[in-house]
Amino acid sequence: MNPEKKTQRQPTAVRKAQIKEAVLSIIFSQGLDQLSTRNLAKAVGISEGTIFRHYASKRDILLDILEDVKSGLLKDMAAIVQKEIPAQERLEQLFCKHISYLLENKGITILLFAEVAHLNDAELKSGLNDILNTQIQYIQNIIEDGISAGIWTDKFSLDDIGTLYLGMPVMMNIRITLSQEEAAPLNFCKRMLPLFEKILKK
Amino acid sequence: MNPEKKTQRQPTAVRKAQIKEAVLSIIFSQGLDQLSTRNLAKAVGISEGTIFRHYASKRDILLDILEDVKSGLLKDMAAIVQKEIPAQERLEQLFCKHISYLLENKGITILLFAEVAHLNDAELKSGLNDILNTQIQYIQNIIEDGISAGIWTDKFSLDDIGTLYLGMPVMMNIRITLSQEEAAPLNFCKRMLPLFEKILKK
DNA sequence: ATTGTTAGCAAGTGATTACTTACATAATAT
DNA sequence: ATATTATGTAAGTAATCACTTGCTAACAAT
Repeated sequence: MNPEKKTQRQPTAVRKAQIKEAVLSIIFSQGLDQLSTRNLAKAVGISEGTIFRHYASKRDILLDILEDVKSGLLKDMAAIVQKEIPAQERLEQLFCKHISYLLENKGITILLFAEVAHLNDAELKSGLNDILNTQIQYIQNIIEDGISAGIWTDKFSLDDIGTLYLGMPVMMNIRITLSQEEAAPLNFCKRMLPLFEKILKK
Repeated sequence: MNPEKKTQRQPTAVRKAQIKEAVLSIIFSQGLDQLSTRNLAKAVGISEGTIFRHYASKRDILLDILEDVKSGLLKDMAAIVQKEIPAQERLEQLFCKHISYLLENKGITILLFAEVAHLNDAELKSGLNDILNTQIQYIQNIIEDGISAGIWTDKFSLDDIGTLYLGMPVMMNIRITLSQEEAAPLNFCKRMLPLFEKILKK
């Protein structure tokens, strides 16, 4: 009658993926303080104890998600930076990839900022620092190329430009989290890019 | 020998101010998850029960801090918007006031973002939404004046410019929280302003 | 077939949380 | 002086947290 009543036994790789997905889903739709191991287990459809078969601690789950960002988003961004196309096109691809990744993984930014806020965990903190610095480094690489190619100005600090850049995806997340509208900023990347490019123009 | 050993009885207005100050201090220097009523009481130097003499709940303390932002920062910003000086000067004053307020109240931004992250409280959430929208409104007012005066371009959406603007203070806070360096961004306002103004130029 | 390993659950664990209760004393009003 | 109110504390409370324990059954290797 109900073939899905009993939990199916699954290999740890599958369960880990389910757990990480449930973490992001709970954070985005219910908020961080609903992310208890109890709720997490219920969302995956397993018992609380089973979570600890696959992860040694709740913290380990978050660290694993950070690794996914590094091997997912950051790898994609690195590939764009190294493309043999004009700096302007790379900038657009980089920014739009960045934005679409955040929209597809809506809990990620909140999770990262929660760690900024709680900040008592040195390893999580430095993991986040790595991610932000790597992203800034990628934009700076592209901008340096644009300056060398003579299309962009060199009168601003690359660090400040990086700060301004990162503010855009961060603000997008804050606003969709506050409004909880999923659909709105689909064209966010195309809308914001002209503003950012104007700063770079000679 | 030790005249400060026993806690002095204080009027509720004084205690409320001490409690709010301790909240921001704990958040900035120890992180959000150290903000328990136990730690809070210890920081103020009173017993845990006394906190609940002055505030009905922990949540009420946070709501009171939100009110302080409204009657402090937002009032100051409103006064700047209404000044009879060129839009360019008002923009600089508004932005630098915004930045210095955040540097003087270092726990504020983390507290606000924690609420974005936890977001299960409708009243806190809408209080934060009010603050962000008011700030965006103020910049938009100044920019509209600059456009009317013919010094700035009207080719970008005011909403998008507002998003870009707010990203700057937000990123500043993220970076000082991650690096925990207090001194660094004293000139943040003066450094970032030229980048932002370039977008507005005709 | 036997054995070892992996994935599962129910029912705990102690620690911590925000908050309450009962009672005491200081300040104020009458 | 006396009564009232405001501020204080110590010692609770029930609920929740991340995590553990003891046991079972599914699966894989030999």
